[in-house]
Amino acid sequence: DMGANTGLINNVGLNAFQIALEQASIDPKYATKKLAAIYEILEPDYMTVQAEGRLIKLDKRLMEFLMLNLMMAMFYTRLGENVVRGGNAFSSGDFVDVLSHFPDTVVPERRKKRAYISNILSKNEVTRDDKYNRKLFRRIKHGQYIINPQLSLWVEDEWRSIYDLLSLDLLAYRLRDGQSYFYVNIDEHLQKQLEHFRSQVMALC
DNA sequence: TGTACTTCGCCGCTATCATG
DNA sequence: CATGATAGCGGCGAAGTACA
Repeated sequence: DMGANTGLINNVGLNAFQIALEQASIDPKYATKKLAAIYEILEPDYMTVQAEGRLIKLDKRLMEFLMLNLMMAMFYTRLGENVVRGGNAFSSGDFVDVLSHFPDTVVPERRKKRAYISNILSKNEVTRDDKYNRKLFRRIKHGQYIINPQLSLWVEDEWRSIYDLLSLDLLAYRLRDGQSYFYVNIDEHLQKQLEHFRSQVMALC
């Protein structure tokens, strides 16, 4: 309300809108009670991305807009957990879980269904031959997606490569337990899972 | 400049097929 | 059998057109 620049990002590459989404993805109570009001204030009108040298404007009314923001918002928390527990990435189920707590005024019921979410993921997968493919996601195995490593975002007046913006090093470094942060005690096996994931992503950059 | 009508691009959505 | 992937129909609204 006082004219703060909502486009600025924190030290791990998330803007205010994405921080709100991060909180909502962790805390169902926040999602149902607080999200709607803050969403309206912080949601940008669009975001500008670049894939394969093509400029893409993602309008806020597109599901792709929300999905990309959610993927960024869930990067350190849910993606971290998924990687650590079983070497997976994002699947449609992650979105179904998180969106189920969002009020209908923010996300209409039809957009919370698995089939619809899966459709958006598949339609925007880099290798998909589709006229309106925005190349936002990359499938690493059946049903498992990450943000397209070739993607660049226009953030704070410059182009930032997505995995330069988001820190792979800090992935799963902190997970939340209720309201508080704690550092995961990562044993050797989990450390290997993380390393494998990091090198897999780096190889695609 | 207004308005009524047509065309067309852009997806939303789901039926259906595929996969593990 | 549950979940993921895909095709493509149909709706909507913006843009175009025609005429007053």
